[in-house]
Amino acid sequence: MLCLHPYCPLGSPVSSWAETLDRPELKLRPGIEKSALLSSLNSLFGAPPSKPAILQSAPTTNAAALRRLLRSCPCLYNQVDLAPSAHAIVHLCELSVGGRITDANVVEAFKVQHPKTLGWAYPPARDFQGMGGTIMELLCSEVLTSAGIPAMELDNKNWPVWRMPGHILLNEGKMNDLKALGDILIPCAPTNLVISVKSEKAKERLLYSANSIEGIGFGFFDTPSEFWTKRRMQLYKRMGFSAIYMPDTTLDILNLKLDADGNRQYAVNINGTALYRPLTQFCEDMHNVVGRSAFDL
DNA sequence: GCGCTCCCCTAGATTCGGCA
DNA sequence: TGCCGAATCTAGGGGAGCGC
Repeated sequence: MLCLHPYCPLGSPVSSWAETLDRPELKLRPGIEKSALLSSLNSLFGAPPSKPAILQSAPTTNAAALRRLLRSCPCLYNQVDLAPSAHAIVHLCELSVGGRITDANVVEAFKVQHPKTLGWAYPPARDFQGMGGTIMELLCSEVLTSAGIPAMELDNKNWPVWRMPGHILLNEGKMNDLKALGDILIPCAPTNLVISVKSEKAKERLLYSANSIEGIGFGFFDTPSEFWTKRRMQLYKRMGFSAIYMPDTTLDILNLKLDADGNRQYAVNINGTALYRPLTQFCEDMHNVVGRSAFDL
């Protein structure tokens, strides 16, 4: 995730706060306000994130400018006395795992921000106040981006600018109207794939999130019993799921139970391939189908 | 006890009108 | 034109309850 904090531990395309404030996405008017903000940033935030977090006051009282600054510099949530955004949580997870989030380390990244573990290298200054689901969606989006399938940009009317390979976040911009269908859209033929992202519990929400459109489940599921009944597998397929990705530990227990009960034959999707798969296989599978045939999933 | 469904609460996102 | 704040809408998490 791009961070314009000049002291971001993962590296930054800018070397000073002056360069950060010159970036067009900050939309700052030249003049007194910009000068004051630069002065404040240089005096209060002239160092990298730290552990424990530092609780400085916000560098500006202009809420809109502050919002854009924090969005562009998520490292600041380690240094400003404000509740972090979901984007910031994902970036701080990146800092904790020491690099970009991939399908190989996304479970580790998930655990970093989990309330029971909290393995921050650079903790947020305040607790996250929002919905955990947004963090899960952004973790999945980061995995795709790291695999060369980035999120599509929004145009000035908030519609996604289609490009391939790429993915669309269904909770941003005008596509938010379609959020009921899922969380992330992967362009595919003959029908697009819709990813439904969940945290640790699938419950009935995952089941009914597919809406009979070809769907993919992506989650940090920790309860294999939610997946191992014959009826549940039949329902997942009937609702349109082609694959459900989960942590290795959960999948191992699930597969042992399926074998013990003689139910392996039900854990196969409409294409004749595995319905349940490890998260570490996610990127390879998405590469195989993005912009191509969903029948190869 | 297990599997499943329903419901409430919370908080983010969006919209809209007023204002500088 | 851009910003701000209030109102409204919406989805997800968590837990309660039901049937077997």
